[in-house]
Amino acid sequence: MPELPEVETVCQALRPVLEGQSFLSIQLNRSNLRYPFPSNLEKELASHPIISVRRRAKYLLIDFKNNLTLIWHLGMSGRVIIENVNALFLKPSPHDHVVFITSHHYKITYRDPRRFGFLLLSPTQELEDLRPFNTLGPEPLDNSKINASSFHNRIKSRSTSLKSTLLDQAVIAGIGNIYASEALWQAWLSPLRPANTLILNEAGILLREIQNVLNCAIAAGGSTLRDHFRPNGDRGYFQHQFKVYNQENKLCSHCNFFPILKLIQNGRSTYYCNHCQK
DNA sequence: AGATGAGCCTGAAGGC
DNA sequence: TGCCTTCAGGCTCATC
Repeated sequence: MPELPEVETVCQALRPVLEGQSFLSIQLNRSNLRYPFPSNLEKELASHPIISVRRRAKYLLIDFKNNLTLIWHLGMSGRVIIENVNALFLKPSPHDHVVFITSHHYKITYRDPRRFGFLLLSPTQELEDLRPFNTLGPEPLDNSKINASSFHNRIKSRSTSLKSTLLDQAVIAGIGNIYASEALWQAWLSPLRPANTLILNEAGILLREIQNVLNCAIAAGGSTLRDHFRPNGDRGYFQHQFKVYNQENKLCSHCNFFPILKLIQNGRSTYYCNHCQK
């Protein structure tokens, strides 16, 4: 499910709930998700104050005062639910794999039907040396980490398609299948075009449109196709603003003449307008 | 270097 | 209604 905007939405909801607090208990309802859960998770983290909740690419990072960081990836179908223990509103599910209870009586549930997500633990200082963090590209929304020129430099040696390039987390971090198609449409660039054919100006336009589409999606609480819900139970609503994703055969809303096409690149669906995107 | 396919899983949707 | 197939927001590994 979650690309950068959805993870950011979850991060922004968790931050005020968790920062300055601690976990009273961490209940694991199975032994693993994609990977086995860290051993002694509760022992390592319970009662230790949480310093910060942040996001890197599609990863949630929770830093504890004892110099450990909980790495939390939501996989394809992961969902975080925040409830006050005195006002529970969602029915429990067989896919509620982890339940955190905080020191001020909040219940944080991690629900993930497909179980592609995972929790890992790392010393905070060593995080940057750990895969995949040691190979991740820059954050697209951090202007101190990326600009038109540096983005152009990162893609100008790539002979593969623009769509594949945007999905490569080592080139730029956090973009997934939805927002790659949407950003390329907004920039009038074909997903099939080799990345190394972009001139500086075009790379700048693409970066600007990546930032626009991600910022709009964050403001809308992300996109809810089926699995993504905000931690308070609301849906995101950016899916109503999709210009190409899931819009196969509808008329392109720019030229209003040619239909949106769908093709498979690297095993993933790509949507685009063959007339407007060059 | 890049493309492709498989694998990790469940569940929704569509075809018959 | 029910069975079957296909597909889905991510990531990693093996192979060509």
